[in-house]
Amino acid sequence: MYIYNSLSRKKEEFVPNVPGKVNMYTCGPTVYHYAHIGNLRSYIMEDILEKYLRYSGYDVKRVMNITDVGHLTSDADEGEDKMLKGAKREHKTVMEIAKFYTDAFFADCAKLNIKTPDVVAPATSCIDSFIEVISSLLEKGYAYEAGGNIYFDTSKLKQYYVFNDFKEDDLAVGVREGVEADDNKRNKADFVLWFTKSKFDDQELKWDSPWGIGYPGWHIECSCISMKNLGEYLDIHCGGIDNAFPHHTNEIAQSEAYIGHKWCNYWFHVHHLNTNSGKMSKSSGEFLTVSLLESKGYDPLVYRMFCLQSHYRKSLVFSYENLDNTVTAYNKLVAKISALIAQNDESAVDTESADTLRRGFTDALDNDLNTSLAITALYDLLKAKVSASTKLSLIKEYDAVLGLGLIEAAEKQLDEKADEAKSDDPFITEIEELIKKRRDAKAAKDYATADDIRKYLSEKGVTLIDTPEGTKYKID
RNA sequence: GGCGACAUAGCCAAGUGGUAAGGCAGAGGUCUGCAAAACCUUUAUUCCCCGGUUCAAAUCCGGGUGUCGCCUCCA
Repeated sequence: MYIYNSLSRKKEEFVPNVPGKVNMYTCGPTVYHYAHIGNLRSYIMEDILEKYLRYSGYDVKRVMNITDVGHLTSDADEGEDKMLKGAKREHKTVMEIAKFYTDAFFADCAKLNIKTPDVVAPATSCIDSFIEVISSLLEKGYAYEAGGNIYFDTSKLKQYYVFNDFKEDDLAVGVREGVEADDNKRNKADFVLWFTKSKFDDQELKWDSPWGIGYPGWHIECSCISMKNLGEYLDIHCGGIDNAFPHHTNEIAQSEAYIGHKWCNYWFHVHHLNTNSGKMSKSSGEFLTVSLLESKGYDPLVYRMFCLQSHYRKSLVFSYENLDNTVTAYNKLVAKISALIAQNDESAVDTESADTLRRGFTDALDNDLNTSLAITALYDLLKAKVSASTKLSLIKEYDAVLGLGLIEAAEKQLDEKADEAKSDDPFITEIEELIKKRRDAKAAKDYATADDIRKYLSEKGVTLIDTPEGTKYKID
């Protein structure tokens, strides 16, 4: 398998540290609000990566952190802590808020068929290990104390800027509104490992440390949680592209300074979901969540398919028009699969043809996780001249990676039809009687009555479908 | 200002040197009393622009233009 590595800016053949095993780390959510569908795009694509690695036979261990230490200010909520602001907004304690949104995050993931990582670690559960790593960095001379805070000294590294060819002088400090230069720093790029003094006085979550009561910097949690659970050699680190600098750059700096050798071999960055006006964010524009999509009648798995139709290293523009496009495509796929299941083909799977067809799917994903082509492979499979049993067997296989719930949706569709047929619901009885009446009217060439019946049912959301085996109907 | 990614039909999108996949929408057809559904056919002389390399370029090189992202706490 080839994947694009942000470290080398090239597609590289994936070779894990230990043959057959993959250690994978993902930057998890900050739990002060619902995740928006842009956040979830990253998790969907990372989920595909994980599932494809497993499909390819790797033993994967994946770890994710939960950022529940509340010291993040957002662009819009200047000078006030995001978690605190959330707590005030909802009259809850900070930890209640964190718990609530952590649960909400995994509920959204479940709806999108995103597997929960093997280890999920809240930052607040790992304070001891943060302190241990920071102490070691101080001992080794990679960190210094200034103004009550502990900073990482980026000038001590041979190469600090790993993802970009930044020059320190070019960094524009305070580009973002509400961010001011910190005079305690020796170098522009230095970052805080531990705060005891900050502009946020009403910080609720604080811990004792050798440097005073305070709280950890933003970057240390990912390094520590990863190393604690996955050791000193990491295969793949995932995250959104916006985190490449400074977050991931700083993770590498502190982790490698601490362990004294290369830490992670492959960096997998997912590009953004944009709206017509640019990057989707929590503070501007319509706040698009899974629940919002559901309330508008969209199946979350349609959004998953929407993401899969594009490549993870391309920015993707969200619009309802494009999502509607995917709704149609998804429904057609499911209808085709229902038809396959309805054939009840119990013949043996044609393994030779299956091997050939499967190659189209694996070639696509082996090439830097080309999900768009993988979907095409699914269409090719449906069109292929092989038995229904062969098709269904492969669809099941593909969907273990794609996670579109295709078989389940198709079976559900068939079950619903069967239930309707058996139902003694008066509405169903009425429909069936009208269909009989219409059939008689058609036989008598009384098309006016036949069309009136169809129109009447159509207004009630029932679509009639004439087939050689008789008239069927669909309720919206 | 610096750094990076991307630019392919009405829309989404594949393609990484050999003559433009696939999906949605549209058009035509088969079927049908008419529809719907399904199925079949069809839709880019051309890949942001200008040069260059090559027998051959959407693909490689140089120069523009545009969009998006990052530059200390947004995935």
